Amino acid sequence: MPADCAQRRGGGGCAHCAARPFSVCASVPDADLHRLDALAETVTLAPGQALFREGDPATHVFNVTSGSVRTYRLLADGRRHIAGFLFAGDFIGLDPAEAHSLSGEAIEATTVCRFRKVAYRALMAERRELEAALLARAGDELAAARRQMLLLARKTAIERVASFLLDLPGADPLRPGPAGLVRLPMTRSEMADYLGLTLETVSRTLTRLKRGGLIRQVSLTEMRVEKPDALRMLADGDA
Amino acid sequence: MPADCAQRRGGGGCAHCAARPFSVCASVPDADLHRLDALAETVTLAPGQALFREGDPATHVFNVTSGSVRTYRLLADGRRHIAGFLFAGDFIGLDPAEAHSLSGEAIEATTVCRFRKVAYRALMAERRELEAALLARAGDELAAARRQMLLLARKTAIERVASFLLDLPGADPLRPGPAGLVRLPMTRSEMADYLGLTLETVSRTLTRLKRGGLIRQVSLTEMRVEKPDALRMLADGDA
DNA sequence: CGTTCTCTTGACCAGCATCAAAATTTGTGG
DNA sequence: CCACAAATTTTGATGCTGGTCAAGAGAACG
Repeated sequence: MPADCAQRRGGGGCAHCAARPFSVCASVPDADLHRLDALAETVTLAPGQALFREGDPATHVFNVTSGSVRTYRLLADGRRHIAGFLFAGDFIGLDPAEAHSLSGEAIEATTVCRFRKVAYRALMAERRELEAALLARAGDELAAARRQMLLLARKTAIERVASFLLDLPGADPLRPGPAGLVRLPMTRSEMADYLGLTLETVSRTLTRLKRGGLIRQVSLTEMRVEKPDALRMLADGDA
Repeated sequence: MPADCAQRRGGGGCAHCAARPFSVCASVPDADLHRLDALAETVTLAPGQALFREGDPATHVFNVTSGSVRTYRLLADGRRHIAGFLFAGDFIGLDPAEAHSLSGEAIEATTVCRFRKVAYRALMAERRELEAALLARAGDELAAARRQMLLLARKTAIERVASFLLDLPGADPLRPGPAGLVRLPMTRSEMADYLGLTLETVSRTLTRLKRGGLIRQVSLTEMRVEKPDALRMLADGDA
């Protein structure tokens, strides 16, 4: 990571962080925020820029504060699997392994908050609410991973795309923005590598959903969910 | 769960537990084993018997001590996804959710060690090595889930089956039994529901691996890995 | 305003699913 | 221990979903 992308911030950063309400940092009480502030570095990433690479020593943990990140692995012959998309409030670094097992890159202009792992661990040992919050995150992530495995193992293309649209922040009332409006900052190819499909199938499937009136394309990167209940049924295989 | 399947054990159970060396209990020092013993109940399960069902309140955590367990979810139309197979030493209960998101059933004659969740949490708060061990488990499980997602999203049938054979305990030198001998207590249909295939494809693929001399069928439920390196290449897509 | 990248759509194809039946194993009762 | 019934596995024939290959239509960017 280029040195010019990370800088120590001025005081009071965490107190004004837009992502705090829905991040693990919410577990740190306001009175102790200076402890976080002392450890936090802000990293600014341009579209496509790498945050870490598979195999790199995992010296930091991260919190996404704005924009979006993709994490992925490649097979030897170039097949790609995108493990996840991360948005404001999402935490990276639950895996205690010494080396990153995934690469992480910004999809669009993105800022993340970075902490040295050793310092963060020390803070965790002291502020046990933070540790509890991370354990809860780990549980959530495990549950999400199981839903994704079910999707990949047993759902059809249209069920996968429907599930994907509903999983993105946009339906989530905690997050900013109008409900039902889903932003898709990633390419069709990235959706495909996340859903175990090809980009052509993703494109055709989105067209099918539009034709069926379940969603409406607002712009290339924005979809409006017109029939949330029908989409949910599809996603859950209750069709 | 029938009451007659769970009984408080006699003294010294944990000290003689065959699964302890490769379970989270290993993090509890011998001197404190009586604390575990005081909380542990042994549950004996017949083949096919349920340990817990999706939706049940998750009042306990479990450690498999012998035999094997399958965890799974169903879609509305009956499609099944097996989330995982659990063997001696494996822990169930990392997910902090109030209700089980999966069903768990014994595949064969199985024993598990059961703890009330609240009591276990209390022990965790006190014995932080145990908490650390569980966090490490959560990390491992997350890493395993990511490997499985890569498998389901991007690997071919033969790569999936090769990966599966190598993931089963049998190659693991920590576990008992001759290395390279893989026991398959689950049916072809269960393997299929775990690997995102059909039972016919699993059967055909095993036949292919046998024909290629990569594995040898010792019995219906046992395979010997004849060419571990070639199988590993296949599994990793380095073919 | 042209170059490039992404998305959409079409034609064709392949890997795996489905349907079907035979072979093998397992379980049960006599 | 054997014979029969049930379940599982294997193998074969055929089909379909989604992949591959290809071309054209928008967007994005310099």
